[in-house]
Amino acid sequence: MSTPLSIKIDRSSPIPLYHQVAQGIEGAIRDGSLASGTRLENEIELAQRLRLSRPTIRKAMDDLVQSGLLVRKRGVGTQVVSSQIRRHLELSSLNDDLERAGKKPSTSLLSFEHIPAPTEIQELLSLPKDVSVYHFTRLRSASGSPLALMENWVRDDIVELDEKSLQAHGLYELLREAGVNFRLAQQRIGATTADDIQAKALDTAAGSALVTMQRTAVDDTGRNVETGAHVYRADAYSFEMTLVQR
Amino acid sequence: MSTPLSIKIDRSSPIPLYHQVAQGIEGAIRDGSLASGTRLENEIELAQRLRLSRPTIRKAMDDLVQSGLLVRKRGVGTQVVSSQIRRHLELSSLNDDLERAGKKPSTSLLSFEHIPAPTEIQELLSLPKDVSVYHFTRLRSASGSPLALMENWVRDDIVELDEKSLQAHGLYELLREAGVNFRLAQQRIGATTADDIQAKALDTAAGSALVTMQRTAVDDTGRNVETGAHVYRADAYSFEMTLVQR
DNA sequence: TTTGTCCAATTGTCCTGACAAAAAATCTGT
DNA sequence: ACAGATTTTTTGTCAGGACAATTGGACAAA
Repeated sequence: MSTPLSIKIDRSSPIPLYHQVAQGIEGAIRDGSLASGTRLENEIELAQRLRLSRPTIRKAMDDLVQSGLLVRKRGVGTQVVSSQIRRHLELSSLNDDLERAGKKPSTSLLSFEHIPAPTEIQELLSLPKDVSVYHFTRLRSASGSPLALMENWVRDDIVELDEKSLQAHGLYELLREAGVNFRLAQQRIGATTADDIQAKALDTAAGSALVTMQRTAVDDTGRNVETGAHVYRADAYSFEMTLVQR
Repeated sequence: MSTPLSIKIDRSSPIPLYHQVAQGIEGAIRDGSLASGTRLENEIELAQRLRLSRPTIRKAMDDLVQSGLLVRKRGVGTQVVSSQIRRHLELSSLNDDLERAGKKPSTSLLSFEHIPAPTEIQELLSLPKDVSVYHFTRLRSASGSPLALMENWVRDDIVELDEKSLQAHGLYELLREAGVNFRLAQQRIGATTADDIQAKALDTAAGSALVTMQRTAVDDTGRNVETGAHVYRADAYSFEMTLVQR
């Protein structure tokens, strides 16, 4: 049942060929021209048709298998699994998420200080002794209603932060602009009930459910750049993800 | 700074060479002989020393980069990021998790029925009209104290379930034994507060915080095998994961 | 009808080789 | 001593080929 699948390859483009292929296939899946369950052309045929080598095709498919869009089976072929995969829970900020979702995020800075790292934070960030941290709390709202209360610590030897920029921009945005390339993050999601202070800030009742999230983010040089503890109104936010068996 | 790194390769083993390499490196990282931040031998040298080709080495390293153990940088080399990565939030059951953690999970079956699928479930599982489902709720305890309340729906055309086997075994265990190969799952994590029934079952106070999780699992043939809604005592459970930037 | 065997299709693994691109280290001219 | 250019090191991308392993179907035998 091999579907034709027309993909344009631009050999003069700086973006790698395998990635062009992956994008092409992903696009076809997302816009519905490759329905869930469809079997793809086999690798060799596709390679010949696009005038690419089989390893290149395989690399493209590998990536899509990783992200859960395709399933391969030896002796059988490659199938589209689902067209409704939410992209793997990414290393993104709440700000990014909201903007993508078309909401209008706004932030108010509740506190800001530049202090020597408390021992707990020093350990979490594996800080050298002479490095201090920025410590601040922010309230993030979407379309006017409060959504999250965020407390963060950021080491001060990477970027200079001040009240003004934090009001206007997302933290991850600022860090990326400063040349930080995030590589991975350790994250823990749980639940709690709102205490009086949290309830007031989030405009909800004391005792209402909150989603908690702690995260420590690492950049490409291995430094722990940032750690934070966030709470979200449970009625307004939840974490979605797609798990892929490897 | 290339560390020697001794890895044994067994060419007669059925396990792929690249995987042997990956296991070797991962082992060295986890047992501390490759400390965080260490730079590895470069690919070509390692390939020559192990008498393997560079693509094989690269494939091994790719996998480790994916799981967040290594970071590569063109012109620089490959570094160990962290030795304390929790393996990527896996497609595992609570039962598996607890057994790995050395707890003694026990399950009590609170209800069990074999019914035509409600339309909502029928949609979630993309069921054909003639397929019914098993619907059951279980209470999972660890080391004696109640931990999670789990409600599940399983299509009935894959495996035959009954009360006895669900008492004795984990759901995923049963499904895997029936030949189901899970490939991916869509998951949503949030929070809520305990109502009277939940509180009683979980031996906690009404209004206390609970972590909620909904999951739909897909097997390698693209079938949605199972969907469920679980709640966990927030003081006893949270979700940990490592996010990797790709 | 059932069981077993073989064959074709397809992905999985592994190899060799080549050049490109980025980063770091080194050299050179001032 | 410094700035800029050059070289070296290292990973990234791509090609082509070979054989192995698994699956599913067709066919033959019981």
